Amino acid sequence: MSNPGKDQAHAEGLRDVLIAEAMRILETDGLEALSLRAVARAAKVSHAAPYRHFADKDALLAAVSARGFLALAAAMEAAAAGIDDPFRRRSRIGIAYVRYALDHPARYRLMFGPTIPGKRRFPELVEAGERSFQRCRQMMADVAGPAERADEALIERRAIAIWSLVHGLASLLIDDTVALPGPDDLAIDERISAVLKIAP
Amino acid sequence: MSNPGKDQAHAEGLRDVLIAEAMRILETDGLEALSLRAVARAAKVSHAAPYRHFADKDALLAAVSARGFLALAAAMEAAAAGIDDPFRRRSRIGIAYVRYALDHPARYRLMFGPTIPGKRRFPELVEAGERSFQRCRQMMADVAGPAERADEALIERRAIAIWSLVHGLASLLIDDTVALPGPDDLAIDERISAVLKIAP
DNA sequence: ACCGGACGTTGACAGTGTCAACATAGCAAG
DNA sequence: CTTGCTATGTTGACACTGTCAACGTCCGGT
Repeated sequence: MSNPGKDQAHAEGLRDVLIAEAMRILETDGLEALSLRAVARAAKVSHAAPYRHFADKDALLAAVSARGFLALAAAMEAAAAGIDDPFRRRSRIGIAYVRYALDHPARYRLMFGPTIPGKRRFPELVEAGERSFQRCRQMMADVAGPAERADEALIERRAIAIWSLVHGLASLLIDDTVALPGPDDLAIDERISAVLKIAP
Repeated sequence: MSNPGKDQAHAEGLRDVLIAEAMRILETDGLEALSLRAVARAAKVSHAAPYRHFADKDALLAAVSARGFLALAAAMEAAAAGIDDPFRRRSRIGIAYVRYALDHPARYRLMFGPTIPGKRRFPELVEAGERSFQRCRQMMADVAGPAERADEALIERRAIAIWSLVHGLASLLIDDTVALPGPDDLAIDERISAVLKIAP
């Protein structure tokens, strides 16, 4: 020991440092700036050091993506907290979802885009994604009538539909394919809501 | 002339050959195999030849993407042809849209994904995308009542909503984030329809 | 005391996007 | 016909990337 110059890298587990630096680069400079070597430089280790902790570049990206899904689930949960009416809750969650994408566009693109091929290979990522989707299913079950609630296939289809809607909107917005309509002085949440509430 | 060995490159305008080869590579080997040099090799020209016709790799990709949008608009148009009932037409168009994505996943990913940054820089691409969206607006105007039809903002929001739904579903499906529910022996179109018709 | 394994570094390799310098062919002007 | 310009294509280089093999180094268990 007695080596204080070893940076935080060795102190706090290089693996977590790499993930953290990758997320920082993602927020600051976007997806195209996120190279393995850039991450290594940011963590002040050599360019091949990440290979002791990740098999692949894809493995690192998958870890980042998984954290993104956990944060997304948390944001949805936070938006739902304290709201009793299930319809209001659904609305809040949808808005929070789109806002999350708008607030972290590069991260969201990584999570859903084609950057990581064969996402299925990474169990951590699959599980984190499943958690978000589970919250979505729950939300749709809550707004369903007591009779419908038993029909699992119906709830599943509705969950997919609402997720498609919300993900599609987020995706079109951050990839600059459409612009959010409505007067600029209106709060973003209101404008998101105006689009979402059309398909109930 | 009298030089028959010059391949089709010089004969039919290298620019179009490059775009065609790029689309072929995209269909066959996917997005990650689509490099500028691979396209040049496929067209049997040197690795820097594309720069006489495209400023950038992004410019080539934008041209490919634009063709993709035109083909998408054509597919939607074909699906609508001969259907008189506007609701049935909307349903057919939605199914055709998702099918297009499933049939050409790599192309679709390029069109909507983050691969081309700042799509707004390419007017050809913007215009081609706008044409697809225009068809979508038309479709929503057709199913609207006569009173609603005048409310442009309403139609716009509805068009965005339906596009979000359909694009979100397509996107989730081809990026392997969700699986299309329903029995396997049911035709794909039916299963797509079952999800889409939930949000009318 | 020794040794094995976990961790990190160095150096290399092929592949990529991009640019500058060079070649060439075809056409316009004199 | 000669001259020269422009459009197009080629060659060679540069920096950068993901990846791997070979090499250190240091710590914990036998």
